[in-house]
Amino acid sequence: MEVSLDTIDLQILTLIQNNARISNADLARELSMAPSAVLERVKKLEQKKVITGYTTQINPTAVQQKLLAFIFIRSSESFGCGKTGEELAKIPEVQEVHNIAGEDCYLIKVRTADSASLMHMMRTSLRNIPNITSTKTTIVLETVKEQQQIIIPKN
Amino acid sequence: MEVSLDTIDLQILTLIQNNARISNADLARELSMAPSAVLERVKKLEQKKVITGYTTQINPTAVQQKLLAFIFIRSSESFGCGKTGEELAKIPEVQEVHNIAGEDCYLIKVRTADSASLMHMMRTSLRNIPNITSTKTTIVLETVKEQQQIIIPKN
DNA sequence: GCTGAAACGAGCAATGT
DNA sequence: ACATTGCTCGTTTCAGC
Repeated sequence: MEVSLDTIDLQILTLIQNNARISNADLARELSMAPSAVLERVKKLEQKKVITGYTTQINPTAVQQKLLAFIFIRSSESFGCGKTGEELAKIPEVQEVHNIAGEDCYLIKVRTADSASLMHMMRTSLRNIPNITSTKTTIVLETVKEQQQIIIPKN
Repeated sequence: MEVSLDTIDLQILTLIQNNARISNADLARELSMAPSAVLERVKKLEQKKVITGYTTQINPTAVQQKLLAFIFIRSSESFGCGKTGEELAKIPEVQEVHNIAGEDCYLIKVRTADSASLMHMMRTSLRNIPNITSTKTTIVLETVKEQQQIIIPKN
């Protein structure tokens, strides 16, 4: 779907991206517009799927999710068939599934409580997915930065 | 900092994680509590840094950020010195910086408009960081899943 | 730490330009 | 596509338990 965003839309996205709980009234004040006009734009951005959701960032260690890992996965599935990727996406511990260029087929990002639960996930969820020929796991020792904010152009 | 979360806190986190814009009144209804009590808990979760922010998920292609890449970076810095990681974290296109186990030192996640702007970032921002000895770039062809939601325990 | 009340402000839809 | 209006409902503070 084609979307065209003007300067005001981009300003809204910039503000709302860094604080999803900003009130519509505050948004309107920042933009010097009537609240109703801003609300209309936000609703349209949601409809156009420019805004895909509002998420609360939670400290993983506070909820016992202390291990982060990236796993490269090779699959013997025919090129273009995304069946393996879809199966990987169903696993709750898997936050991201990317189809990548190069020898490996998929790169996934996984968050679990500890290394034991990572092993458990690999032995159960991954084992049941056909066509997976090999995996290469990279354990994260420390995360220096982790934000999902995107660079939004000025206009 | 040590934190202890009870069942109600975990319920709040589960609800608010998937919809950061949920009203305090709706939260209270779901939990069968008074709005003021829920507000008090949310404020404390923010203070305790269990909640670290509220983010709006934006479709990257709508704002011309069509390229996603992961880059493995080797550094000659002495072990435990995080200077390189801090420098990488300053680059706006870099969404994530992880210190990883194994031969490579860092894994970063980068989002740019296209391959040309990725090359430009590498030639400018990366070049200026001392101690980087090599980089290995993995281009994402297609993203099947990308969520930051964490698994929150039941109690 | 939760409830209930009360003041204040925001949400949201209708209407007009 | 934006501004104004007005009713409704949510937010937030405070007293009391």
